Amino acid sequence: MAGSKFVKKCPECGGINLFYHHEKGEIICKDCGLVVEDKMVDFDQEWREFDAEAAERKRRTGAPMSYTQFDQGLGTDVGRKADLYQLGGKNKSKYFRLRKWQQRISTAIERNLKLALSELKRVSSYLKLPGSVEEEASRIYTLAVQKGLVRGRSMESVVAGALYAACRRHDVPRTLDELSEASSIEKKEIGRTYRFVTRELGIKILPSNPADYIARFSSALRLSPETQSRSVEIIEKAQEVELTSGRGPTGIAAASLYVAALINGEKRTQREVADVAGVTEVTIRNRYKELLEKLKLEKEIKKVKKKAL
DNA sequence: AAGACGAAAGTGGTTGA
DNA sequence: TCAACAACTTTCGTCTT
Repeated sequence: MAGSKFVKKCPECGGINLFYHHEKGEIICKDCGLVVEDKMVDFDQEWREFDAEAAERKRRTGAPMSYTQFDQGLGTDVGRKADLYQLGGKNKSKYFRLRKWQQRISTAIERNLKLALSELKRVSSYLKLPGSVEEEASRIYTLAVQKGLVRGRSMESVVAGALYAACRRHDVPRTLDELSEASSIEKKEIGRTYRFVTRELGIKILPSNPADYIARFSSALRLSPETQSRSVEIIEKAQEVELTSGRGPTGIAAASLYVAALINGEKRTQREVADVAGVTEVTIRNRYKELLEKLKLEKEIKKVKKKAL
């Protein structure tokens, strides 16, 4: 049954010039070069589970073994050619049998997972993410594959989404911009898949705390530890006055860092802070204005100004 | 001349009828 | 499903240092 059905259109470019590559076991679109689908992975079901009945059916059936077996990307390979020299005739045929098996089992899913996890590793090390986050992200990605959530979107974007989610869960947030730069996937796309994947997998993620960004931003701006802790204080105060809910955490982090730097006489321009935080000057100004109004920081700033004279 | 400020119009996502 | 809405951005002109 697997492979009995071919997709008719390339989901990427809509082209119909699809052909089946036997050795690779992949369907490839001649128009855009996209690997469209593997013959072993044919759900003729919508990837979204709109309807609960369909979802039930799918779940009861359970995922094929091959989905779960290869999760860590560490599956053992039956040896390569070099090993052959040491094998006698009997063993040789055994070797070929095993290899054939392996090739059967090695659907593109496994290949995909291996590829995906190595991509994940690459991005994660580029961003210097801790191992725990990387692991979490791998887990999320694997789950996503098992649920068939990758269908219709690129592997890379799902990897990026999984990483973003993992970062959030471990309170080491990276901005979408950073993820975007590391993975060369558009910000929008990452956000989309991130939302989709977390929703489908029922992963709950708390809104990230602006204070979690401070350390990174402040070191990027070469600000003193005093300024850093001052800005965390400001954020805490702001949270008490409910200035933070509904606002983008990066904007708040940026503004508080800007104010803190101002007060501690380490002034940075709005542009500098804005660039580091990945927001615009306008956003900083808005948050900044609110901070001054609600937290009566004017005095402190005036003090600094007097000193400067 | 550079930085800060703010108004106005546009974007993408959420929410509620 | 669609329109209103909030947050944020882009762009641009003006004021301040």
